Amino acid sequence: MTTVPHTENSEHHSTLETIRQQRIDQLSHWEREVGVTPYPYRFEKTHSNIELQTQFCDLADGVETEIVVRVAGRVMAIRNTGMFMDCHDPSGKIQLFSHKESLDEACLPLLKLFDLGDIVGAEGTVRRTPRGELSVRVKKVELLSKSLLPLPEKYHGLTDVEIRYRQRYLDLIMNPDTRDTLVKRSKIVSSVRDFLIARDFLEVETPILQHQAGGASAKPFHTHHNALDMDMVLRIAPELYLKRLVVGGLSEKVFELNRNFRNEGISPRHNPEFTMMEVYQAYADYTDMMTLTEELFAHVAQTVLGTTQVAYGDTVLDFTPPWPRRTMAEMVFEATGVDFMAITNDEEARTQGAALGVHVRDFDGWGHVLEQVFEEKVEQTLIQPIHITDYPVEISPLAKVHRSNPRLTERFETRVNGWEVANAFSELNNPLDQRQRFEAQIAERDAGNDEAHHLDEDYITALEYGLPPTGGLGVGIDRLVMLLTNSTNIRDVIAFPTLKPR
RNA sequence: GCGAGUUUAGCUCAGUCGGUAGAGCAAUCCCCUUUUAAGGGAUGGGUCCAGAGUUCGAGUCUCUGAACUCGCACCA
Repeated sequence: MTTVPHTENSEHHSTLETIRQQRIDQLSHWEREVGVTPYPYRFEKTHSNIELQTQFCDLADGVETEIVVRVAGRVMAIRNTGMFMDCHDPSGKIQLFSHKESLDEACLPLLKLFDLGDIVGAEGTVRRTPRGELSVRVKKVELLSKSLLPLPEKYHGLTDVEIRYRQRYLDLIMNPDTRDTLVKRSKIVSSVRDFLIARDFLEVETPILQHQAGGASAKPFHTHHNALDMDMVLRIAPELYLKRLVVGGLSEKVFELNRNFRNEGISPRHNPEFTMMEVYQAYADYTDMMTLTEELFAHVAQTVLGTTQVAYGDTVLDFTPPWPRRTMAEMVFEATGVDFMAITNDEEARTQGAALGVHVRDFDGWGHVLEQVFEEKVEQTLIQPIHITDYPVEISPLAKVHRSNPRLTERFETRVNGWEVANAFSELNNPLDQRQRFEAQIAERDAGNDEAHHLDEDYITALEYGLPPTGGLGVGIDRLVMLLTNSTNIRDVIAFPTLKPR
């Protein structure tokens, strides 16, 4: 839609192409008649726009200073044939006031040549207009980069969501909210990292290209290494590699901010590549991970937003620790009246699940049914932060059996706004048990569950050398950013979300 | 993958019953030197998402396809 068409043989130029050609033709004018290049190399900038606005916030209306500054940015509005230009940089706006009596004569012809979208640099003195607009009284102005293509309309801006995603640079130029969200994302990631490093966690990197996808239940993307003539997959989780590092004693506390790839559906809450943060802490269990989760979220919200009471849609999410901790079975019992802990065989579980109107597959055992009932009957009601604990063994092949009930594991998922935002366990470190769990996964795969885990022999070998008791936690960073930026679509928190080609 | 919706100028959007394609902003030219969605005047700009069909005639009706949006399914 916004692709620039070729010019040859087109008698009827589109508006876009006409404008582009006019501006290309104009480039030689800049060099011939104005004597400047439209794409110079450097500009010495003394202030960002926010620095000027802050430094001169007390300057009274109508006051002229003698203070010389040099500013630069994109022209977003032109009034009175260039006498007034709004110059935007990432920090904000400053008005350039180029009066013919104070502008260098050599610069005067430039005013008629500037277009909306051009990047300009200006030198002049700071003043505030009688109507209160902080401005630079321009003495010299120069073109720093010529914009050949017209910007979207100034008042309504760019609202077409498809163009906003496909041409994010245009979205960023036109929509301050987009910039705010992505800047907040960066600050959130930084504060996650700062929080963990301050607690002596070591940041590490593990393979994205793997031979076998492990650490989660998901379909991977497949790729191929040419020189080795070897099929590979992109990771669906870094979990098994991070625990190998704990086995090796690289550190008792490790974390990775990791991009994962899952070959599944796209939705407002799912992007095929997404960012997670996983941490592992030796000698800790899942209760320690609950506390860590609460402290992490509270720290991030406080750092980025200045509060742990976060407005999201029509509600306020309260991240102030501590958060409720409830078992999955008791939440299901409260919602449905069915006590799954009293159900002792798979067939009865399937019968009860079906009776509740829940989708049940033939190979689903007690644990799968309990989880399914939870997801269909309970999950969407959990708005405020809550830890759902004690997941069934059969759906938690990497989590340690619960110390007080062999059907359950020491695992929790944190729910906020109905979404899973964290998943954590007391990590299974018994290699004999781990082998049996993998074998149960293989049986599930044979029974038709194509997202069951594979057996990873080297991972079991690592466990056989001894993994200390360890707590592990994964946090969905994209969803965390959504919650803290009041975003309803994951694409709004990812600069370049996955799209089909046009 | 399924269902519903959207797609018209660079952008934001109108387009009635099937009868010559519209506005604002942006662009070009002119006027205007204290504006801030600057203002006034004039001008240019269209593969109506693509393809097929019905019709004397299709932006409009039918079918097929595409991209996007929302929902469902899928989703440790």
